[in-house]
Amino acid sequence: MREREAVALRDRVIADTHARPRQAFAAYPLPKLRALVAEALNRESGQTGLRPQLDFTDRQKLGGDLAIKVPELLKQGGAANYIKTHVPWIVQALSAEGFASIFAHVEAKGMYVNVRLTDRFLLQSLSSVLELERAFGFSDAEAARSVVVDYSSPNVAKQLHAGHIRSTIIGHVLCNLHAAAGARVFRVNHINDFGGFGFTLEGYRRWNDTFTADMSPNDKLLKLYAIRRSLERSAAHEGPLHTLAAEDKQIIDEYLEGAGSKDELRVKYETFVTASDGAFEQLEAGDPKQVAFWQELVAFSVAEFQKFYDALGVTIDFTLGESFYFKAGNELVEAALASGKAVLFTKELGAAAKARADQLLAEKSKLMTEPLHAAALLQIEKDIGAVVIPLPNDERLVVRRSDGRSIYATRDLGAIALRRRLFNPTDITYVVGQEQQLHFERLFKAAEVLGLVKSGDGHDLALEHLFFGFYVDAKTGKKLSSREGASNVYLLLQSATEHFARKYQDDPAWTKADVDETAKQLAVGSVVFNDLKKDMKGAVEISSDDLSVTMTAFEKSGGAYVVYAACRARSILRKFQGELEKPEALPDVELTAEEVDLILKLQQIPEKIVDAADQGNPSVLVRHLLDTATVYNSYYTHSPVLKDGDVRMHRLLITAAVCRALENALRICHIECPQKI
RNA sequence: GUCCCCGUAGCUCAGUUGGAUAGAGCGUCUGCCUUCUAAGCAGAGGGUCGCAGGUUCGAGUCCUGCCGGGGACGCCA
Repeated sequence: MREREAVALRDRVIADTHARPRQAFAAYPLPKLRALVAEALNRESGQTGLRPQLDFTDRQKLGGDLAIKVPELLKQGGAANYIKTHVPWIVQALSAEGFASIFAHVEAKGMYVNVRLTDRFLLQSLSSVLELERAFGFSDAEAARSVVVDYSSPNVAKQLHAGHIRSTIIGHVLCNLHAAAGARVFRVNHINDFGGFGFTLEGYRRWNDTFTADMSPNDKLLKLYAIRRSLERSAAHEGPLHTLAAEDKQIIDEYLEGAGSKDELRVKYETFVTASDGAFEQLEAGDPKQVAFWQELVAFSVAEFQKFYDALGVTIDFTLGESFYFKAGNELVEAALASGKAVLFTKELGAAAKARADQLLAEKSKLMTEPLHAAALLQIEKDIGAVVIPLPNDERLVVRRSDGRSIYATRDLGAIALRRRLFNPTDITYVVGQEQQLHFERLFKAAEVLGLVKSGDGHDLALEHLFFGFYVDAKTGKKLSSREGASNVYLLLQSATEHFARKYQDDPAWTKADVDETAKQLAVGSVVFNDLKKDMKGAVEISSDDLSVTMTAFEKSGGAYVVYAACRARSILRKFQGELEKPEALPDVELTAEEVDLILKLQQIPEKIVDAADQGNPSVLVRHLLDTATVYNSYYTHSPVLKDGDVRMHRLLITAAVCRALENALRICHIECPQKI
């Protein structure tokens, strides 16, 4: 993608944002209630800074729906004092006339003021769900934010590995959450189409002719990568040639003809590396032949990634490779060199850094122990000759190799600068595995040093690395290797689809098209759900040899459970076929504890969406949906909805609200509800 | 060695940012399909919140130190 296209797409994304349905967050029933309570307590106490806390409680267990306390007052004089001097007037204030239509009962219990909501308030709140329809859950809470989310980010000419898959799912849903919360969202796929590419260019030139005709372009790229890694291993191998692994030996015979000894191998390998570096230099310099060739190779890989995105149904608006940013990165380095913020790390600077390390060691500083000192010296030695940005704490970030070429840090800095210019964001969030924490920590510090972002409280752009745990092998608990990762998830999607299809294919009530559609929705849904339901920092287990183990894990994960609840609600409404009445037209009846619980669960959804977006943690919403489904599944078995009686329409309205709320929220989580399951 | 993540029921995880008697799902056991889809419902059992100190009226939650599991520590990305 070129800059001009990116600008046009950006403008389209902004226009789409403005066209989105959006409900004022403060107009939802619960935020409105919180504001009312806060206002009343501040007025009563003559203060302004009180932010009363409203916690949901179990009516059957504690007698109320909400427990209210005021942390600010509680901290002032401790619990005993709070109960004696504050609780009584809080009870008074909340029992006032103005709250009569909202609170049916106000009662002090220890440090809490427990309130029970009126049935009228609860029933009326259903209209926020029913009238907003597809817009329920959406709000303007983050309207002032403009968020760039960097996710998926695969490497061209390599397999999509497990980390990219989690990044893709989590990043995509995080974008949905921010969008639902009212932010401008720019979905960016930062593909690595530059680093290590010299090998690919040179390898393709050398060995393309030796590949068989049935290999797809992408197969060839993967093969080149395999050859390169194998040669790398062989060249670094300590013993003589015949002690190499058979597959590495075979690669040498096939691709480095005449390398009969270890020394010959090293020479030939070095020649290959030098030629590769040369090819990369030409590419960086903009050599038209190399650039055209490179573009062709990148296109092969990107087409392959697209297959995976299609299978998952995920969209990423801006596919911008490192190549898009590298000029900006180089310009940044030049400017930094001119201003002195970046320096050529000379022998003299190295000696000075060593002296500081020695001094810290002599002072027995906690920051510099014996092994740390040794590592620091080694690193100083390595960095001599490169261009670095000095960071606080005697750290350095290398931004240009000693041979003058850029590295990923250069391009990542360029990316920040360019994204600022292009998107003017308030946040850039990187959804990348935890193994890159150190890199991002240093990158963000360097961005501050360069003045790309303002540091401290007045910061104008929040850079955040949102990391997640790995897919790990269910048996060993170890990180899945790159090769296993992608093929596993492909297989998993495929076998999950077959698994779900098997449940319906023999049923005459199902057409083939219905079976396929439903099976795919359930398969994608369960993979996604399994990834999202836990806090993302933990590892997700996957079984590498027995997919049925992983499949059952998905069955148990609860995705189907939530979808089932929504389907049942929809099915009941289908059967009803009549007109729903308005909540205000319903006669007064006493709501059951389950109904109260359920209605309050629905009303929390808009807040949970905002919380999940703000915390960068989709599981906040997913778990709430699981809770909601639990209550509804229990509800319709105990309270037959379509049974004739006074409460039939009440139950129908609750069912309609559940259906709508779950569908909307699940869609934000990238889970579609089939018509029936 | 240094830094980061994790440690809560047999297993997988919550625990609303320091507050009520620590909660779910799965698994186990026991019931429920002439009544809107049993991918469901009801019930039982299951706990030294890794260990040891500390702060606090109050700690699973905050601080310090240990123990165990995983990860990072490249002029790769």
